[in-house]
Amino acid sequence: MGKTKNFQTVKGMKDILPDEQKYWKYIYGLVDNLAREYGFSRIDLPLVEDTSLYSRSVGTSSEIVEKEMYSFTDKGDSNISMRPEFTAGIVRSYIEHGMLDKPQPLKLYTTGPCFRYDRPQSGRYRQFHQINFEIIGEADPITDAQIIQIAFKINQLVGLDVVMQVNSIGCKDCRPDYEKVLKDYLKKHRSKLSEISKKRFIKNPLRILDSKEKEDQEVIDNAPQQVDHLCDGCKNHFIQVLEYLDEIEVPYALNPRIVRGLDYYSRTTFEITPASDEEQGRQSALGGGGRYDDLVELIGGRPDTPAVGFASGIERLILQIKSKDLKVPSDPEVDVFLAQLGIEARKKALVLFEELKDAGFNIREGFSKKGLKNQLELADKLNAKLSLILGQKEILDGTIMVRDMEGGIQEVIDYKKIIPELEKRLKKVETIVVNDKIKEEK
RNA sequence: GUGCCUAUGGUGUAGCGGUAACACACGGGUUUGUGGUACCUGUAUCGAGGGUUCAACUCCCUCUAGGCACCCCA
Repeated sequence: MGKTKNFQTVKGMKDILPDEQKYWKYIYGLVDNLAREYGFSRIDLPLVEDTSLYSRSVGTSSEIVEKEMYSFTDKGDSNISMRPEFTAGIVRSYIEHGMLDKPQPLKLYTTGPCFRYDRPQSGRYRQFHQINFEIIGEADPITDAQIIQIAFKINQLVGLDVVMQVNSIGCKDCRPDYEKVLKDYLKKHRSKLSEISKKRFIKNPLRILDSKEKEDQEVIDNAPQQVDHLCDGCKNHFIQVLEYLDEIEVPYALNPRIVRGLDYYSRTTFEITPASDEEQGRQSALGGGGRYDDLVELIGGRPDTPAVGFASGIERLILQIKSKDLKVPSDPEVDVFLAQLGIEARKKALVLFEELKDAGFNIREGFSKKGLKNQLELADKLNAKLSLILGQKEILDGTIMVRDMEGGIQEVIDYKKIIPELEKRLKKVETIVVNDKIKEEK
């Protein structure tokens, strides 16, 4: 006997097993609902794009493009990459299909897998799933507020206590001024910075604000803040965003350290973090986003096409749901289990199954099983409320046996009256279940 | 990319230098008509390779895989 290779998921990839599906179904359902309520249309994009789309938008200095992309050359010598995020693709699609001739702003959303070649750990996979909302073609701060609101709502609806960390990083007019002020400040305190931050100083000093190195904290805390160096336009914009957020009661905290790792952001930036203190500090961002007024032009669209958006990580959302022991709706309970005995009964059961399914019962069967014992065992495992038993005897008599799985009481009824009988019995059971509170699942 | 930890049947664990135990799950049967609450039974070359030893699952090394934290981000 030769030894065969044991296959397993590729590093950083995860199977979403049947037991996990309820979380995904729940979240997708909730997102679709929100999208409909707030007027977002779904868009689905290819998993791959031109590599240059990402290097131009996300930015070559960002970690994502620098070392985390799944890039390869295809057989036609095109350089393509698995999408590491959605925004660039959505904007590409917006431009490619001339969506600017649609009523603006255009509200789009999508969900699906993204890929980043990173070292996996808790809540971080190489293939992970994002929820993504974008509003393109509107600069008004009320759209920022609405995007932040929806990002918040997703978390609120699943029962998570989150705070939106918001900031403004200015625009291409006022950011250079701030960067200069910041650089001057950092230069003075350079000796106190961590090694990593010293490197960041050369590449992208803004990111030092995002540093979690212990040595850096003091310097960061006393650093000049972007919000104090915004131009009038950016300042007004930011103030209005905050006012709108107050109005719709979205809990937020001003956080000058939210600078984001993608290059295309301008003005508003935000991250979603759990409200409790212990979870605040570390890599617990449930999502993030912001305004990107220059991106459309940057990748070849019409100049001055403003936009805002956010992305949320589904795996992290589910991780939170589980750690907080929050309930998600589970699959509908099994109403009826259909057991059969003998060749004739089998054939008849096949037909009966169709009828009952069409009548709307949630029904399971034991067609492939032989003994009644095995079938009732299955019925028990499936948690069926009732079992129907159809055997040789019942067929001859034109009857069928109904067994209440909870009490174990069974009764022979007229075969023709199955549907009304089942309805009657299930209704009784249902009221008990309702009073007995909704069944929870882990 | 850096650091630490782990590796025994499907799952969760036990074990000792002398060739593996338990629970659950799953499959089959005891009864060709009765489950949750009987009984029997099946399923592991102890991650891979090498070394120490009379002897290794148990000690050492290498590799591989997984996990966690950092970095970064979702």
